[in-house]
Amino acid sequence: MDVVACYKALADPTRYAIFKDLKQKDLCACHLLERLDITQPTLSFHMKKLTECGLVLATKDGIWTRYQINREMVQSLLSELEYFVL
Amino acid sequence: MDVVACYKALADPTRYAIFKDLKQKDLCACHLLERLDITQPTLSFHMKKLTECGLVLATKDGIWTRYQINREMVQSLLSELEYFVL
DNA sequence: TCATCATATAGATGTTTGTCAATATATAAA
DNA sequence: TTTATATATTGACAAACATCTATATGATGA
Repeated sequence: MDVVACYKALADPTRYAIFKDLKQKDLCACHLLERLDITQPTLSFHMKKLTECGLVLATKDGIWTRYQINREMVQSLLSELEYFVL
Repeated sequence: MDVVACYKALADPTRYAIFKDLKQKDLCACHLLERLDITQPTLSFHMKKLTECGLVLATKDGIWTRYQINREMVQSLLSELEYFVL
């Protein structure tokens, strides 16, 4: 687990907004795109950052890709962060 | 509280190392400098990022500045992150 | 097989970031 | 008041980043 990569992934307003959207509901790229004021390649770029660090999981479902928060990875990040308040 | 600014502050290897050093013990800039392979102005730049978002507190003590983790702010960040595993 | 739809990649570009050397500021001691 | 020490600021610069347009890839359906 690359902690710094996780923080980097969350350290952008657009990606943090995506992350919050995914908290409500798993979404495919096309639905995420509807909610954001960016182009499709830009979304693809951001989703790569979010999935590569493991905070978001992508599952191909026929023609589209469903994205969901990886709660296990969030939990790992939480544990790392909790260490600092002990 | 600016969540994205907090993540940005932790999203750099040097700053994350500083943050971990501060977890062990409050330190002044000169002592932090000894542990890192960067120049003094670069450290100053990083400490600004860490203090401006509120994750680190700086207290002037005569000639030197003591830095310490702001556990309250870390707790706020934790709460924000915990939301995603609910 | 061809057309269509969803997503990814490539290449270009302006902006932000991390770094340094040089310099400024502020405090303490001589 | 000078000198020394700790930290901050400035200006320059290369690397990384976020964004776009154009194009490629891959899956579905006609």
